[in-house]
Amino acid sequence: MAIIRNTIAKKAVFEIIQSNSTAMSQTEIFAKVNNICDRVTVYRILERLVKEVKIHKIVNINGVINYAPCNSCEHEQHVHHDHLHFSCTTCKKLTCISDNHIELNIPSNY
Amino acid sequence: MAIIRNTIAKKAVFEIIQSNSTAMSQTEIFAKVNNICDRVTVYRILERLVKEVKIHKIVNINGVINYAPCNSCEHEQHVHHDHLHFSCTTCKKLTCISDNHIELNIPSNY
DNA sequence: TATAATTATGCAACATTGTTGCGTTTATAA
DNA sequence: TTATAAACGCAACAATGTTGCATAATTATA
Repeated sequence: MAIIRNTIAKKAVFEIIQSNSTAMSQTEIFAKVNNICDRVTVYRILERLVKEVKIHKIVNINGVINYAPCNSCEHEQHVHHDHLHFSCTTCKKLTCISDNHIELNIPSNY
Repeated sequence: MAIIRNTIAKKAVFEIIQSNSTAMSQTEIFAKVNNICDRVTVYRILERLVKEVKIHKIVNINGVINYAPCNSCEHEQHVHHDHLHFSCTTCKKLTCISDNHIELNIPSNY
């Protein structure tokens, strides 16, 4: 039964992610916190926010891990967790795409 | 007008990628070359093979860059370059999926 | 065949990104 | 206000990828 604390740094990180239109990497986020906290702390905060389902983790086209706010979670029903993201091939920015249901032929044995 | 050389190391790397059923990371490939060449050389070979369109680069669910053979290129028509890959959520392995055409609502301004 | 040109390699050093351990600080419940 | 667990900073490390430069290998050409 872990007690969740809402520290200054955590609030700042969450604010940054939420106020940005596209998903951000740890590096970008850290650049914006303006030395409120350590580099390691940002990693740990991101980890916690993901676990608390307040943000989610997306990998963009380069393999860089990005974080985006998890809007649907405010409704207390954790749907929409697997939706699509649009990744610009030049600027690499990630944008959420309205849900589409896609049918695929998944390889057997899975 | 660069002259393309087919060195022993390059052949070995290509062989490894082609003979594997799933896409492989640089680390996995390097582990298989058995010290035929340096770690850096593998990076450079992969870079060249991608440029020569003999293999392609895919990012898997963790953000790890993987390389897979580019089968369609043998037919001299570079289609099928954007097809889907199936990424196992547990073992992270990547497998090619038969082409599916998907329609998406791409964000405006792109 | 000998030599020049250029491609490919090895090695060392560096950069970036992410992780871990541990002692200290801070937030929260009582 | 105090005890306790959560969060933090710092240092050190690990993994992955990049760059510079001298050397080796291959190909062109004289």
